[in-house]
Amino acid sequence: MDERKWLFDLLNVEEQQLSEKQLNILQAAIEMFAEKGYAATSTSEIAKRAGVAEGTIFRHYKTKKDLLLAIVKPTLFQSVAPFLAKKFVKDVFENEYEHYEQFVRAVFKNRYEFVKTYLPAIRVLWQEMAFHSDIKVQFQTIFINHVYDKFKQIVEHFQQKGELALLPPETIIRLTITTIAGFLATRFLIMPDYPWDDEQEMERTIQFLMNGLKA
Amino acid sequence: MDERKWLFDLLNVEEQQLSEKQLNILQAAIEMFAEKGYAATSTSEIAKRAGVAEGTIFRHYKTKKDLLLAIVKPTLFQSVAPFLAKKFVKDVFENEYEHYEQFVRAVFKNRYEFVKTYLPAIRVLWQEMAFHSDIKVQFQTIFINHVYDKFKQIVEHFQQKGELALLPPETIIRLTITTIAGFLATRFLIMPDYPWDDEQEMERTIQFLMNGLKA
Amino acid sequence: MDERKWLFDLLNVEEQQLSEKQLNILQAAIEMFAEKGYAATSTSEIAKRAGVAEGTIFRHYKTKKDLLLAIVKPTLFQSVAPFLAKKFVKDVFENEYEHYEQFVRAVFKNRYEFVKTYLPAIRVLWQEMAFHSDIKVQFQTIFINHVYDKFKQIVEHFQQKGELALLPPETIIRLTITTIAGFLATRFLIMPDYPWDDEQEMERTIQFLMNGLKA
Amino acid sequence: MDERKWLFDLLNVEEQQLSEKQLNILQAAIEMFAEKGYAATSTSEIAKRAGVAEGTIFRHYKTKKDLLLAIVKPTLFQSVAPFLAKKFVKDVFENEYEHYEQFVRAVFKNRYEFVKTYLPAIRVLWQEMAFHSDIKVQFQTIFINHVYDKFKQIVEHFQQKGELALLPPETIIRLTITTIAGFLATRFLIMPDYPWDDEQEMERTIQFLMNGLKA
DNA sequence: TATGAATGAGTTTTCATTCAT
DNA sequence: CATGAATGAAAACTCATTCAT
Repeated sequence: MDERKWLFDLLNVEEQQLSEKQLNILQAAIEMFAEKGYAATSTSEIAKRAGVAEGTIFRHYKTKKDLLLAIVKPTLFQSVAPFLAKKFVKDVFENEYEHYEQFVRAVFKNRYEFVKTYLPAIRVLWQEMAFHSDIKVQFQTIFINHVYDKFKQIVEHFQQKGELALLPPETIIRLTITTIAGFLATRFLIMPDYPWDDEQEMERTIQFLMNGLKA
Repeated sequence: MDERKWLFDLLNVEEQQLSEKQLNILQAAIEMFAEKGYAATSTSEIAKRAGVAEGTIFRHYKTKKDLLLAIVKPTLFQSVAPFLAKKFVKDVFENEYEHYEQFVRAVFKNRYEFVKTYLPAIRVLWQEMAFHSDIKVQFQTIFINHVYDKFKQIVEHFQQKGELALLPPETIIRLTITTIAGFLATRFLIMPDYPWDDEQEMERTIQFLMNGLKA
Repeated sequence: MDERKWLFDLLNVEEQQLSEKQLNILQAAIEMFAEKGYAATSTSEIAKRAGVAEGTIFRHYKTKKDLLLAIVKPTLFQSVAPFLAKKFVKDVFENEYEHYEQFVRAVFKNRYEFVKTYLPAIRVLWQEMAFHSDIKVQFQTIFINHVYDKFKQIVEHFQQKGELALLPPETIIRLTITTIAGFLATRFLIMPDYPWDDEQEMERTIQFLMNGLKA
Repeated sequence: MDERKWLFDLLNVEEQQLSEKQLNILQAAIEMFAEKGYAATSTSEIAKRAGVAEGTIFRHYKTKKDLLLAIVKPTLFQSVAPFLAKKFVKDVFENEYEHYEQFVRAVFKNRYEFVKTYLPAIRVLWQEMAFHSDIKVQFQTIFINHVYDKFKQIVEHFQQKGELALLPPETIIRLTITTIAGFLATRFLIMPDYPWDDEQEMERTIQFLMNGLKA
């Protein structure tokens, strides 16, 4: 099951920890939830696509909602993964990234790969967050505790270096994320069939962002 | 039912055209679809919230999907409404808007009010577009036929005037929309409870956009 | 539906209050719960026997347990009905019943008819009381509040008249009920097929009881 | 497993004949069947409470019903055990019991201890007898073949001695059993929490019975 | 036109039983 | 012997839709 490396990476588990059937179930669920939405997907459809009996799903996940969470929680963590790394901020301060642009480039590239790799799971996370307040709350908690604070330090660091406009850090963070996420959403969700030149369009997006934010 | 003016505006109908019960049904459906999603909302719940019998819904809308479309279609049209106006491009060319910034300001303000007014219906449109390809196709068709062409003319107009960077128009359109939509999404969907100073944050957003796009 | 008078009497409702289908459901449920027990009876079986769709059951009774309670609660009240009557004790004290034997005879006859008429519903009540503590608690509450107190007054009344042994009233009550219930259980539950001469056996049972309890 | 002597006694086996796991299964099954009823208890619950794997139950008992019978059959035999003893009737006739009262006292005491010791198993027997006609038939067969005949001889013996009223022996048997069973049911099933003085109440019950039955 | 009882196909979930390890 | 993953049939329950009133 080499071509399933992405699933192990997403779930952050070793190969031995999940049986073949469990993987089939998870993959089928991710695909169908992404396509039709959680509420519109029946467990019998998932079982059929996964090639298991319906009862098998409920042996591994007590309820359908548990199955959703088994997909959504890892995806949620991976969504903000770079910021969860201990050494991340240190990298910025100790001149790993000399300019905000380098930092943005690194994040952008990293998240581009992330979205490209895990697109269906990410769709599920974003779509269902709108309907399940427990997921939304978890996301907000993680964002505030692990992303926002670090991001703010970085922004203030580059503001002091005179690289960034003296806007409130929240605004700079919002514009940065919005610009990157805007590209990724357009590229992968809204117009995935458009003949994108990813390199060039990302370059343009970064230029736009840096011009927009420079002091 | 004065406080229901928004519904008439959204649906683009006169007061007499819809009975009280129909309005109740539509409003209940918008609210519940926005909160729980179309698939997770039962017609009996809608009937209860609307204060009508279950059968009454099906007297007005042959199927549940028809009820969704009765909400989604007008919302879809209103979403791109400014660009549907005949005189819209003429306004730009005949110096109604002397600068791209004025144009952006006008669109931004207009869409801000739109989102603020029709938020639940817009949620429904965006959430369900992901699951119903027919809605997505309609949206793309309208966008390409009525928004993209006009927007492109405008962008090229201001590029020729030397106001905008010589990026591909598609890129400028994307960055403009992304920046505006990014604010509105953050403001109304992702962090509606944050203590926003809308005026100021929109001003900052416009400055960012203009700096990012200037020649 | 004349032959369904017993159901109306048991439920203590008028004919118009329950639809034909509801009656079918209740009757089918009583019969099947009595035969196979609540837990071993499926709602689909009940639906089939009642000649309705399975969904119809759940339109009238939100859960299977609700259906059980719709049977059990009225039966529980009818079980202690004589003692719930306001004038019951007065009848005894004002020489309606001159002797304890007359009182016992009246109760015995009354309960005999009751069990004979509502046997299946009574089976359900007694069988399920063992498994559903909520039902058991209700029964005990009603017994203590409405039966025990009145019964005690009556016993003490006849003890003072010198008719009854000076045992603790609880003991006399227990022996009286046990003797009557013992006959009814043997007659209707344990050996319903034995060729009983009900009149004579009840007479003997009363003689036994009076001899056993006399001062 | 000394405190499990009761189980060996009930099942009438030696310690070596049953493995630890089998005992766990039987005990768990008795407890749960008594609490929730056979039909409402799942084999997985039993396995969990017994601390064994689900499959292990089915290794020892081919079906769930077999497990029930493994509990119910020994209990059924123990229920009528005194009458199964060969020398039982002889004891009575050869003046082991000079009076019916002595006989009743012996039976009463013996069955009191029996119910006290095996209460949960007895609950299971009585509850499920109502739903499984095969169990009921077995019980009736044993009762008629082994209990009734002997009991009748004894009753007639004491009638001839002039100790007992000249009622039909069946009636005397019924009243005797009903009176004893009525006490035990009230004492252990219906009002187990009442502050019983067992000695005294049993004494009163015997006095009542003897008075009721005396010639 | 509005109602709401009735439907039956479909949903999630449970469970006794099997079987490869 | 013991295990526990897997099964599929059946359970309780839901729901969009119909139709007689």
